[in-house]
Amino acid sequence: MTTNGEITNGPGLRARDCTHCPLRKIPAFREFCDEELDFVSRFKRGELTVAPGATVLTEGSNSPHLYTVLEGWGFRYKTLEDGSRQILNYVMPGDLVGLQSAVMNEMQHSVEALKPMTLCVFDRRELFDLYRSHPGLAFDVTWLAAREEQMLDENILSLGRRSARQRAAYLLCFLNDRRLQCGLSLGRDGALPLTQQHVADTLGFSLVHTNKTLKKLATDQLVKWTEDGCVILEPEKLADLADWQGLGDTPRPFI
Amino acid sequence: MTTNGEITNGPGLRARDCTHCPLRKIPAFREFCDEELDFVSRFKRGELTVAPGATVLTEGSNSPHLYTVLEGWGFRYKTLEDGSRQILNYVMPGDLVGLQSAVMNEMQHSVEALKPMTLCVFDRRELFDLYRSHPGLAFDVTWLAAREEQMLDENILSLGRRSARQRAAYLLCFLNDRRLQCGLSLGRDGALPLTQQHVADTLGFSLVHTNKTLKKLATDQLVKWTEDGCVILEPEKLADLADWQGLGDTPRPFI
DNA sequence: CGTCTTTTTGACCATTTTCAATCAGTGTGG
DNA sequence: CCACACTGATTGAAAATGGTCAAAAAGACG
Repeated sequence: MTTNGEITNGPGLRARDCTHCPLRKIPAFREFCDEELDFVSRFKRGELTVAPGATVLTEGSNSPHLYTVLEGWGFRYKTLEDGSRQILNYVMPGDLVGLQSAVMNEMQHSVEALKPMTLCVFDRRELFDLYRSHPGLAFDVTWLAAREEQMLDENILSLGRRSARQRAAYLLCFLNDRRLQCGLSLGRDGALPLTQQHVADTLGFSLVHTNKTLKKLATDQLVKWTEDGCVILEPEKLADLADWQGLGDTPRPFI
Repeated sequence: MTTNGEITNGPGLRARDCTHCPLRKIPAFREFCDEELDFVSRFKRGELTVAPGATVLTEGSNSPHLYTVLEGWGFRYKTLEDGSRQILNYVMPGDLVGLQSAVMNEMQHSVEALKPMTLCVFDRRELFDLYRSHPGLAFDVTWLAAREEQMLDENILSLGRRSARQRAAYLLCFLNDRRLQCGLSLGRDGALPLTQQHVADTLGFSLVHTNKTLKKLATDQLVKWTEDGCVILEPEKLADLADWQGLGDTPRPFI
């Protein structure tokens, strides 16, 4: 459950070249100029692969690395003394992981993989070089931080003001929209590979109450629960139910 | 209630020179080098003063400005279709306001003043110049964004996993610590000038339940409610109750 | 076939909301 | 000075929402 992944950068397991980065093909992401691409390639130290359920980063640690998600997905969470876990947000391809520890001193949350993840590894000590030599990329890092802030704001609105049904609806179509945007491959039927425990830990509800809420959404044919996780049947109706506007469609940067 | 403030930059109402910025005297803030100070001085367009209850920025708007809080305090919030309001976080001296609209396209939340506020006004179109010419300051902007993210994470943990009593305790000592750190002047007895409605809108509770929760904290001599707002009597006991570690003490940047 | 994880259900209890007043303090106009 | 309106704090009672406990069902897997 808590085994860390492995950084591959040997001659045999050569990390992918940024020129052929699969994210560059996805329309939602903005293009690099050649020079930037070149810099990021040199900035990249290797790749980290993490198995489902394994920890990418731990609260309280002081990682020397900064990551970008290349494949797979995971979640950020915090735990309270009594052991209860709160999921803060999910991370998907193109998202930065570990910016807090890179900019400030230490991680205040943990990150765990939901599906097999591949992350590009950067050395956090070189982040300042990036700021010095590539203001455009530095701006992009800030852009990503501002976007994360926006998502957290929306999550707080949800936790504070939406009913159980609305909250679940919001979460599911939010995740669905995000995974569509970043071209994330999912389970067989396009299911979000979550357990109801994950949903409960995100929404701030007990597992039992979460189950009853999801069951109602399933009875109303808005979602379906399969072995692979949650299948979204009616994204528009869910968005409507939750009073949610959807993600913006401005092309987003990534590093 | 929704009247905007006024930007003062005439010869009579000359905006303060950054050299004499009162924030520079506060130990929690990091020092500028001369050249940075010089740049920020030129970057600054003027000052905005806002009366309590007035709106600084509105959700959905596309402000041409980016601000730093110089004096006073306010809060960021979002509203749902049904009119319910969720306070996302509070802004105090040294905090950036409007970064989202400066970096992305439009504000996804509103900002309102709690006490008379003064904000330094910057032109958001020049933010990229800052990134180009002053990587150190650019890094500081990212630092501030990461710090906001950290605060939001903690707030989400609170909303999702803390009991009413813990949540209230957390909020009050969080605000108390922040105002001490940034040297914010408060009401007569050092009261946080909040109404219970503000607390309710932050914690995600109804006003009635918030009142009952706060009343119990008052009965236990942990806080006191006065005409000026909330006086914190036992910050340590509150932090203990909420299982909260306090703010870090690394010197923080500001622009 | 047993073991494990995850979903599902029912019964009962605790928390929180809503509704409906009341109370206390402030400020205003007469 | 007092009546009046207004804002914010306080209270009680009923109703709704969500949590806890305990157990069963349903798949997944070796």
